[in-house]
Amino acid sequence: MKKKSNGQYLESSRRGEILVAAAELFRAKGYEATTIRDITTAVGIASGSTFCHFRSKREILDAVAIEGMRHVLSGAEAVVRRSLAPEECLRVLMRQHIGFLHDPPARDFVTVLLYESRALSVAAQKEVRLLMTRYEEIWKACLQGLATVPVGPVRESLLHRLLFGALNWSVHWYSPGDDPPPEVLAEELAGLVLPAMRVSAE
Amino acid sequence: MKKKSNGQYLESSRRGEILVAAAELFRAKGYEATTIRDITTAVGIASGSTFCHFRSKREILDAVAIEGMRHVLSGAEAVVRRSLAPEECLRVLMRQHIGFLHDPPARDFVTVLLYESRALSVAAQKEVRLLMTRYEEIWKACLQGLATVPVGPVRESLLHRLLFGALNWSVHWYSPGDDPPPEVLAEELAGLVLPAMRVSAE
DNA sequence: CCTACCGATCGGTAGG
DNA sequence: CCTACCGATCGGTAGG
Repeated sequence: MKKKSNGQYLESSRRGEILVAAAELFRAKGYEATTIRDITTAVGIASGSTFCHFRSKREILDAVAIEGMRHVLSGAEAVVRRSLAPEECLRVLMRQHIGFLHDPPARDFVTVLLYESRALSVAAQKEVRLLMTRYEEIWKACLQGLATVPVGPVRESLLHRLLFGALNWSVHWYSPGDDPPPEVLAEELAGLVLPAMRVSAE
Repeated sequence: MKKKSNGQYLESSRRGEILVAAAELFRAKGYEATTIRDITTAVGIASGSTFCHFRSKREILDAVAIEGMRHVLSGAEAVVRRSLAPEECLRVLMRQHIGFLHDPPARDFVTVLLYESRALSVAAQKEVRLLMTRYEEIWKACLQGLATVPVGPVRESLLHRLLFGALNWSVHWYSPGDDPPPEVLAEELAGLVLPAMRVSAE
């Protein structure tokens, strides 16, 4: 479940309801193709009422993306606190990342964050990038711990980007019915990466 | 260079000029955020003149995406004709795929194809999917040839999707100045996949 | 291929 | 939070 930092569910406030409806629509139709009227119809209020809670349509997008990125980062930070062995850490991070992409309601926020970042305000882009860097650092540390010989900085920053890509692309093809469950997906990617790390360590 | 099937350059016809300008704008701003007037200003004609060549804005998008997918497929088919050894085949396919994503002017067409497919007409979606399947078959055959024991159908169709993701995601971060050249990118991903294939074959 | 134009719809506002 | 509304801009058309 998605929470705000104050511990209340997003759905419990009108502002939160708008965010949840907007995230779902932005994911399904795209930011530009979604109108204020689409969102307010879903929530059940008049279109003008949007601007009691947000100054502009873009401000809704900014809030959705930042909320999504905070959710992702706090999940990864919880993994770090468990102090897992590197292999287990990577598996858990991957498993969780797939969940961020596919489990509602978080997936709406995260998918919008990934695929509409171009439309964010400059300030929101900066904020998201800041949180994203912290998320990436967690992955990098995990991958460093995995190699028995140190991995060069170029190769390291390339590796986590390739992994992110492999996972993030799944939003374009993954269907929960036909495709293997998240655990299998994570295991498959782990099976690809772990042998390669062992080879590079020889 | 991008060619039409009749051998003429796209830029040599007014219709082609519109396609090239539209592809560049769709890639940079997104389909919905790009206006007919953006496109015609870039080409240097009046906005109404668009409809001498296309019935609607969507028809431009359809043409851009199909042109992009045809370019990708014909490139891969040329690789197949070279009858390379599986390892070399994979490296060449990856190297070429990165080129499709990053070398102008093809990258505009291909990126739009990847990230605006939601906005395509139903007919164009079908056409693109048909060509895409043929492209995927080429990758699958190459990957099958790579394994010394047969790879299961689930694992096989997962593997090529993970590879596509790793490559396609690069449009979100790759910068030709700062990041390693396409050859290194392809080599890095090959270094990830090839050891895993060997392990799975043991 | 251009000029001139149009109906629809958009994000956003004023006043209550 | 609603009603009533507006200026701007959009994709697309008619006629030449």
